[in-house]
Amino acid sequence: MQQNRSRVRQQRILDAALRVFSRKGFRDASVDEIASESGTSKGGVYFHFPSKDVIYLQLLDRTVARLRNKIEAAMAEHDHPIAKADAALLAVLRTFDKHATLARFFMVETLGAGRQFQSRMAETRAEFAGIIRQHLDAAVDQGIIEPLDTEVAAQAWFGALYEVITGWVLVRKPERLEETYAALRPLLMRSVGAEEIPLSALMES
Amino acid sequence: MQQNRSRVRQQRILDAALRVFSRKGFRDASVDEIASESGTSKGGVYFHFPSKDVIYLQLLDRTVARLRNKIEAAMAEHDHPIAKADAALLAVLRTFDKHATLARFFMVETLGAGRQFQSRMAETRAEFAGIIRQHLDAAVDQGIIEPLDTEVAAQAWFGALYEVITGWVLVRKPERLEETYAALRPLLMRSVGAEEIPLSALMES
Amino acid sequence: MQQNRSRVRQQRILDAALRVFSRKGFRDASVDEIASESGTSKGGVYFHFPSKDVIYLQLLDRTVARLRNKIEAAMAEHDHPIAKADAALLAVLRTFDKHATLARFFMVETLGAGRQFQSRMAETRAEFAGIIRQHLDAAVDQGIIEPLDTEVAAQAWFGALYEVITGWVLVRKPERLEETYAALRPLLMRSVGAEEIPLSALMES
Amino acid sequence: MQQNRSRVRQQRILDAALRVFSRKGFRDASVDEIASESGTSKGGVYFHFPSKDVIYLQLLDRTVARLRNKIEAAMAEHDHPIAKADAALLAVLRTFDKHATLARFFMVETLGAGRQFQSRMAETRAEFAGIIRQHLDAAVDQGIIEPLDTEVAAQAWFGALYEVITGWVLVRKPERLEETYAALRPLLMRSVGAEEIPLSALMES
DNA sequence: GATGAATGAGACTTCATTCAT
DNA sequence: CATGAATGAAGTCTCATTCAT
Repeated sequence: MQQNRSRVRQQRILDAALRVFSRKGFRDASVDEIASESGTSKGGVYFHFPSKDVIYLQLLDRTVARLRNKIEAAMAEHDHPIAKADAALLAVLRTFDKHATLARFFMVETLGAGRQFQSRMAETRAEFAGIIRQHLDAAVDQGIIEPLDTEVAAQAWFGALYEVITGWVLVRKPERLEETYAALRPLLMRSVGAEEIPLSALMES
Repeated sequence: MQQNRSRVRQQRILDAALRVFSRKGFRDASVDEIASESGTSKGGVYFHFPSKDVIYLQLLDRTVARLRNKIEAAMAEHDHPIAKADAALLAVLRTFDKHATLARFFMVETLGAGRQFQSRMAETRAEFAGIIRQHLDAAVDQGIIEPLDTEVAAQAWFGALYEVITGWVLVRKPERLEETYAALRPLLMRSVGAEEIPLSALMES
Repeated sequence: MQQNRSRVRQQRILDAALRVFSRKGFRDASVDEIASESGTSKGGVYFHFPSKDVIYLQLLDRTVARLRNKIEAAMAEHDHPIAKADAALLAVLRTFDKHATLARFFMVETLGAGRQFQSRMAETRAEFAGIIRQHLDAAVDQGIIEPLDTEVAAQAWFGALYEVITGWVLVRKPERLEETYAALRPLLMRSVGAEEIPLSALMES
Repeated sequence: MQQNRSRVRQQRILDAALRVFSRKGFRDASVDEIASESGTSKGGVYFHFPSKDVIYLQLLDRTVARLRNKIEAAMAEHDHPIAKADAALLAVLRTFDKHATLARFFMVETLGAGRQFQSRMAETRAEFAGIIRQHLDAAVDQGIIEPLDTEVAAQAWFGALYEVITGWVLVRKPERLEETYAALRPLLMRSVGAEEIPLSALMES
């Protein structure tokens, strides 16, 4: 029970930290602000977390995990690689659509947050690119697309998506991020030579 | 003479600032460090620039201008839109290859540098995406590629390139950025349905 | 308890600040000095006060309040306007006699402390002059003195007193400020045409 | 000739300094601002004056000398002590009326300008009070007023005048400082027991 | 003589972190 | 467990003064 209460507190702090980091960026966010936004005191924050850096890191982990879960859950509902890709793309767009705070935190603030997070961020990028690559490889193995440098392709896909989302965060156009799907999908598909697959074929999977 | 001396000093400070910002990021870079790295005193820096922000902004401007010049010079040597795209891509890769410092500054540090630079950064992204888009539009007009949402396509191209470069900055793999060209080129071309143009045809332009 | 501790600290800081400001003047007093003189750290000072300006302002307020209290307490013991004036004059002289630091702070340093305090200082002067005027008006109403421009008279009284005190602060002559009373009293009284009231008459009130 | 040109430059700098000090106070006025306001460069200022303090001091001297001259010239036109006092009072009011900048500099900024000017300021006050006292003594000698503590009286006169002028500088009421004369004069006169002298008698002197 | 670049000490302020209560 | 007071290092910026040109 005690442990439970403690975990709730931690969650509250992390939630508050996400908002504050998203609003101000890592350096300009103060622990004081996180404390008051989470309804605790500065001492309280330091009771649950050893440092501001660790809060940021845990937030990053949590964000990545959630995102990965969303993506994997979405992909699990399909068998065909292309359908999986489609589902993942939509899942990502919808998640950020719903959680603009998360988008800003993850897309805009993290890269420049400080040297101490950069290797972690590189890992994260590699992880997501790795997921993409893995499925591109599968598609190649299954003969669905022609062989290609899946490493660079995965990076490019990730980058294209990243940029579209970042642009949306910064400029807030179009109103809903999901609206970019219609243009993004064929672009990505064609880029790996998978444009000819009809949607109908995917629906059956 | 005075003016010249002053301009030389300013350049020296900007050069030093680029290195320091690239090493530490905006927030973690101290004016003291910029001063000593440029062989001046803190007061000297503030004699030439009114604030740290302004140094950063001028550096951003200078970087963007240089990059745009490189790109435009490279494109000017070709007529065919695809050849132009090719040349621009190579120019970008080679520039960052030679100036890893510039790459880190521009790719990694700027986005999260602080709220005060975000609108400028959004403009910058829009500017580069705009250049790409303009040429994609031309290609569509000339019947070289099928009509498509060039806005999103341009964003995606920019993002793909951005990500590949960022990955290289963070992980330093492959050793030379230019090596990614071989995989990146067909990917981008195919994404807009321009894969069938043979290189030989372009060489003649 | 916490609140109490905090208040004690604030008092200590204000007391130290009074001494430092009195010694050095606003601009030449450093927060560092205030901190060490109050047995705290610089951060401690800034925990309790948001800025050096605010410390100064609070000190000004506190000083004005104390002075006004002394004056009003002294006047409350008498009914006759002239006796009130007498009592107030003595109260002021004695207060500054006991607290030369206060005198220096209030008389010498504040006027030129900076543009940001000037309107407040003007209010303060107006406030004290207002008290004097109010009682001069009462004296006129009661037929004790002939009608006159009480606004200018009040200002002149305040100025005369101010100058005598300032001179004492700067030159420390005579040794005790109260010694000026004997000369000041008839001067002020005569200036408003009240010289003929014998002290014996006042003592009875 | 050369010397002349130099003196003109010095005057220009002093004039500019007066304006700047009057606007900003001693500490907030920068040598740069004085330089640009006087149409010179910082180096130029330092060629003519060894330090900012010295500029201030010379300005103080110049101001005091001018004021004293005005006063003495005004008094020289009369023989009767009371008439002299009258003339001096008017001269002071009119001078500051015409030169509000001078008034602000002399009345408001100097006292708190810094420890380094305080002894000089004390001398200055003593000097003016001394002039007043000297004439009060003469008036006593000539049997025009009853004996009294002329030292305190002179201080009080000076203070009363100082305060009225300061109030005018800070609040700018009444519009013209000279308007305070009508109320100030009888007040001062009565304070030393000289109220019964009719103006007509003075006019003849 | 004059200019403006350069210096460097020092100011205020912020804030992550620690700790007594 | 929680609070809020306290610390102290670090940061940006100012400016009187000096000095090379």
